[in-house]
Amino acid sequence: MKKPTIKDVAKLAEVSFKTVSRVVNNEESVSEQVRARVQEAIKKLNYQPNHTARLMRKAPFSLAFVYDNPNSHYVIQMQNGIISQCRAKGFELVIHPTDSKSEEVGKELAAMIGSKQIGGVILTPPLSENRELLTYLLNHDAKVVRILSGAEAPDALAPVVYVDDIDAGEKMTQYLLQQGHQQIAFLGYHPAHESSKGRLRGYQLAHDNANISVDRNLIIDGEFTFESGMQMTKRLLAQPKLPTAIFACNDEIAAGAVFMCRLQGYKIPEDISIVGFENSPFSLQTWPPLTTVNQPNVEIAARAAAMVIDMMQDDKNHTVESCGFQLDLVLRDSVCAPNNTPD
Amino acid sequence: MKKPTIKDVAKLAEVSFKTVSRVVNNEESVSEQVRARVQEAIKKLNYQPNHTARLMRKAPFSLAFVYDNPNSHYVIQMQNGIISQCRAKGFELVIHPTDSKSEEVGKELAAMIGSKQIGGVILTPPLSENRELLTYLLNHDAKVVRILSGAEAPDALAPVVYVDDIDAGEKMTQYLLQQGHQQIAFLGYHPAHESSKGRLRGYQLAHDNANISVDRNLIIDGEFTFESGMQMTKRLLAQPKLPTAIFACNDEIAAGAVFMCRLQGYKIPEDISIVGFENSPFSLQTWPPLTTVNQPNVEIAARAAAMVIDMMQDDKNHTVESCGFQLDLVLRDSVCAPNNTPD
DNA sequence: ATGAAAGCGCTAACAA
DNA sequence: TTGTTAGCGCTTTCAT
Repeated sequence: MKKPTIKDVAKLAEVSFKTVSRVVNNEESVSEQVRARVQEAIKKLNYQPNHTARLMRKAPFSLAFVYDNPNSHYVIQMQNGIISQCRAKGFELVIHPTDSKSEEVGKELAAMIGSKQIGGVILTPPLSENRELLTYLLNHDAKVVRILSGAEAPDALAPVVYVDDIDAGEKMTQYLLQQGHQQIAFLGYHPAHESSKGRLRGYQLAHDNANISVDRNLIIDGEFTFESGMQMTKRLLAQPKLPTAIFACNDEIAAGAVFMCRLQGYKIPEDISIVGFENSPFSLQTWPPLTTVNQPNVEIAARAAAMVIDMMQDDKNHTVESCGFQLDLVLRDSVCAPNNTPD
Repeated sequence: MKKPTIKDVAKLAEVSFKTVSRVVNNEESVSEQVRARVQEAIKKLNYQPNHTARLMRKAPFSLAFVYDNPNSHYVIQMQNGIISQCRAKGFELVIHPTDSKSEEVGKELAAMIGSKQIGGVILTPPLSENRELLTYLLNHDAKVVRILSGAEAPDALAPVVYVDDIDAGEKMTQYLLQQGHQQIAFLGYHPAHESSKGRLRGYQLAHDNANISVDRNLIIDGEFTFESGMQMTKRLLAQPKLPTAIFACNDEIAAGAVFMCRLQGYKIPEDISIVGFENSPFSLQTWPPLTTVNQPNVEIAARAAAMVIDMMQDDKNHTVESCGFQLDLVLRDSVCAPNNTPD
């Protein structure tokens, strides 16, 4: 048997199909009697409005999550945050992993938005850092919300959800300093990774505030991976001056650092304190569990989703405000006061 | 300026809009001349067919990936596999995480399929194991492909992609046996986890084939997590008879096992060999890197996606064949021959 | 409060 | 090879 349409319902309820439409859309102007009758018919036929047909007349009902990030956990958390909003508001989520380095990203996204009637787009780093891409999308009438690392929105072109890595980096470093550490290594700086820049910036600020100079040799460049964490740590430990603490740019690096330190016979945290960043599962899959920074990705994504949906529903370009997230420390067992007297 | 429609193109190219439709759909019956003219107009206006309007007349163009699995890496890999097929064939992917234990899953999914005009559904465990859910969806005219653990398709209700955990478990155990291990612990059996059953089954088979009896105390129940891996190993090591090898049901458990063993002073693999399952990033984020079983999730998912798409495109219920995957061992450094003479 | 008519952008069926 | 006419299932006028 065929899927029932609005007309089948109308026939059964003995009203015009327009009235059924009104009931479905919760419009005021229907008498309680008729409404009840129609709803009964709907239930009886198990009628479900055809989403597609609706789309043709109304605003789009889906938004896209565009990303280029190898971190599964991050992507999943984002997805979940966005979906929570979509579900609540009846939207559909289309996911669109892409290659941020391709010349064609803009075209590709514009095509997707255009042909698939996608109402809004959420961009995460590094795509969200691409100014050119943004203006391109904006010129193609896309509603865009960016998730970005920073202490504030970089521009007013489109709303952004910014995550304050600087402040978080500062807080974490301050915490380490307060514990008595003076030789704090920084692992995982990467010029192409905005958030690593922010975290390093905070690291510097904390040192400045405490009037402690930073030893450049303690800042090691690398990737956001366990592997890289191990290697950076190896390099670090080979240097003459050992750090008493390590600030890793994310939990994977930190896990690698823990590993390498233990491999070389150092006790964590007695010999070296280690902290991560992100509060990902990795921070708990090592011993001792890592002190880290909580990055509420689900919330952040939900916020961004709520914003795009807002923009989509509002016809007028009633501007949606950018908003920011401050991050909190999660204190666990990978930090203690330094044992060694500084040499 | 408004989005151009098929009519705008028609006007510009000075043909009927039906002709434009023909060109867009690559139909034969259009002269080269006209076709060229139309294509030019399309380019000029940057016309993009309205996906929504098309959907109303043609078959649905999206499929849903339905899952209930906390393993980010697994989900992402699945997603990527499915997307690769979607992209290639112009389909849209809607992701739908859900609660497999809810009474309403069936209804929820049926509603999604019905109202959102979704053409096909890919189900992963444990949802794919729910026979009731399957028949419910089938009764609601959904095209379904299941991904399942097993040596063959359990039924012919709908095609399945089965992953042979039994065979893989057997191969891995056989490998351990060949290395000289006789006391092999099995970590992470869970009655609700079909694949753990299969792996244990393979473990048994290998022992049977080698005429070695399994010590029941070496089989420890638990979850597929690092945490649980640590705890199971703790329990295991507290027993009088120590194993010379550990077969962990997945890489996270194995990583936890490695950790706990080292914590208690055992060397890996010299004192205890440890193997995992899945070839996830976890298998490389431990030292030594884990010998494991490669589970080609991306491929598996792509296969499933290709199958649903096939079913969606074929009007006739030309039956799509189920298909299976055999898994291969990945030999790394967490295994060696046992040092200790058996006591 | 209800309904009839028009039409969203497209494709299918049927001409010409 | 091309164009015309319906009509998908719904919402939006505009009547009544």
